[in-house]
Amino acid sequence: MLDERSKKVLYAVIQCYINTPGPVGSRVVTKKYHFGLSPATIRNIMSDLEEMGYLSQPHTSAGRIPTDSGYRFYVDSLSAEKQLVNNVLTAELNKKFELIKKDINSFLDDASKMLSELSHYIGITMSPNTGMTTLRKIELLKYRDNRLAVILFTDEGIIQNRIVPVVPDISQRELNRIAEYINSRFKGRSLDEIKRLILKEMTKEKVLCDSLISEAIRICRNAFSAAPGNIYISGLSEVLRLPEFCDINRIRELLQTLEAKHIIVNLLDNIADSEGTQVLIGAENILDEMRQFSLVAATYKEGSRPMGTIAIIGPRRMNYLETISIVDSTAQFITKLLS
Amino acid sequence: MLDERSKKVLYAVIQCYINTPGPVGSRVVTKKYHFGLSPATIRNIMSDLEEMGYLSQPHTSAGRIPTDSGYRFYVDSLSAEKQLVNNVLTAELNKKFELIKKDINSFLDDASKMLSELSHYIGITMSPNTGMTTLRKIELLKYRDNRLAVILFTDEGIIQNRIVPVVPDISQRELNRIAEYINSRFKGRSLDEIKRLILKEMTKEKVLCDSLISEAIRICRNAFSAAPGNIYISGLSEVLRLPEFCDINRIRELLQTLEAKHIIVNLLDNIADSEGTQVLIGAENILDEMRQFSLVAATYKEGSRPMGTIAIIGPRRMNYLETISIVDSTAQFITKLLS
DNA sequence: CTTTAGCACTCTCCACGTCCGAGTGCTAAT
DNA sequence: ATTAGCACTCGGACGTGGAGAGTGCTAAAG
Repeated sequence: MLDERSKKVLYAVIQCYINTPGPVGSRVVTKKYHFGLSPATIRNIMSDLEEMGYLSQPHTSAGRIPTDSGYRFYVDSLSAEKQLVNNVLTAELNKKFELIKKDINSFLDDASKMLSELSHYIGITMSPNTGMTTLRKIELLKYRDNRLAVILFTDEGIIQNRIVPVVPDISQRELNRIAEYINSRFKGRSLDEIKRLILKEMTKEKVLCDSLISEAIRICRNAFSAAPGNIYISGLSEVLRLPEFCDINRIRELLQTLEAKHIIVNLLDNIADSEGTQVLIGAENILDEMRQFSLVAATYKEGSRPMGTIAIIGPRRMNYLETISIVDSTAQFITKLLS
Repeated sequence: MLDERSKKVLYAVIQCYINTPGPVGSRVVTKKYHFGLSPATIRNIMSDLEEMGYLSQPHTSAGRIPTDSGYRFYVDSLSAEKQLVNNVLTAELNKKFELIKKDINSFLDDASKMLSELSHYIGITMSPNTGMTTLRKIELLKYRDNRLAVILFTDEGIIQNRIVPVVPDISQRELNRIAEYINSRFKGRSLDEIKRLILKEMTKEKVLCDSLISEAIRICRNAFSAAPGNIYISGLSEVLRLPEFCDINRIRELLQTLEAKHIIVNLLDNIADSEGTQVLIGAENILDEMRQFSLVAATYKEGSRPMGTIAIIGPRRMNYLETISIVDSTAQFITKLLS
């Protein structure tokens, strides 16, 4: 459908445009890439590419800029070269992350900074939604008179604590029994699952009226409400260097979106379902405010279960090859760390 | 030094400028505030005020804008009116924060959002540097074979967990003994203090060579390294509406500063020492990048010990009365919550 | 039939000049 | 001491015009 020569011209235009924004004309293409063709021929080809929807003209008698479909075509043809860059990056990542004894949250904070440093775009990392993590062990510790600290140990190495109100006269021994009960029944299940099971249990056993069990259920109900995953965003200042961010209103829109973190969390959660590294180019984004940007996202896993998502947001005129590689190998790197 | 009439003119100019940016001329002053004086007289007074350093002219034959000293004079004369606004705000705060069973971190996140919503500037909150918090109780729980979870309960209601590597063959019973030892010796002291004491202990008791104690010390050394306080920043998009943020480079500088959170942490930590609500106007800021902005900060306390800091960053042309009130009453509000 | 050279045309960007309005400072009158 | 009047200054808006980059078309060449 697209002959080899046209492809080469398309890629050339895209690469030119990525390097220096602003419409790219037929002359620069002939100068930078030696196809052995004259500007006139290139013009004809570019005209064809425009008809096919891969290029567009901001105004008559200006050069061409890639459309979203143009980028898409380019990105889809990239997978082959990707692996190559990946290997180089992975080596670099290993160097950067020598000291990782930290907990996962501050680790992800650093990771988002690293994403933005490497790419010069916006780096985003999300910690696993705790509802997905599996319980290894629960501990109940009396804290103040009417307060209980619930410590959840998960298989993923995440430790969480919640403070739960509790009847004042319960003893530590009773708490231990409750913890034991929970451990034996729910170990190895995800927190979300446990919460569901607990709710079922409630209706069943309330006839029993065992005050200890009912207190246990009450505690669990409070404790297993999943904490929303944290999200870390870095590189905002980085991205303001780019010429596409000369419009204040566009910046504000983006910032507004990024500040409403739950929106981003949702966005990335949806992506998390699909395999591999996802690329959303411009208008492919569901969010209106993101239409001017592209998003590259991947999930990191623990074993085979997806845990969290990392992503990079940049201009549509993004260095896709590099960015995809960075996201890809960082996700793989985190996955390896978690196992 | 400054007669009543001049003061009134100064305040009028400042208030005009706060409402609508752009140099304010003698005519608008006479129109909006009825001093019973003609523009010419106002001009003379404004000329005097300029000579005294309270006003300045961006260029000849333009109106006047306040200087940092002008704002300072204005702010210093404000304390009387402050209390009045405070009371109104406190009522509003109480309404907004009904459901605060959350842990302190997500609470501070919300608080920073609230600061920015109320002020339309940038809201910042810092969680207490954990080194300052006092130990109520420590629990050591074996987690994986060679991993130990240290749970620190503090008087301030903050629970922290650290994962510490440990010799594999230590039993839970031994851990309990170590915990008991730490509890008895260090309860009621701040984590920083404990860390210092531990270091001393090390040199003393290493002769003893009691393997249990030395293991305990090793654990503590790892566990009591204070986690840096978290910092929450909201309202970036809010502030971009303001006309002073039309310059991309200025935005970038600010974002860069805000992203380097440790810089802000340092800045606010310094302020935390002083009593009451602090106002830094423009060049009074130590940080170059903050010279274009003003900062209003206050500390919240637990009892009499300062715990953390909250702040608002806005343009120099800031509604100081309102902003100071917001910061002031929010700090008081948090203080009350913690007790 | 494909490629190329030549040419007229289009559109943006920038620099320059002009004009208008807002505001000042000064002086003289009240 | 205050005010009215007036000349002066400066920034911002507007329009114009030329330079530059790039296109599309046509006709010639391979």
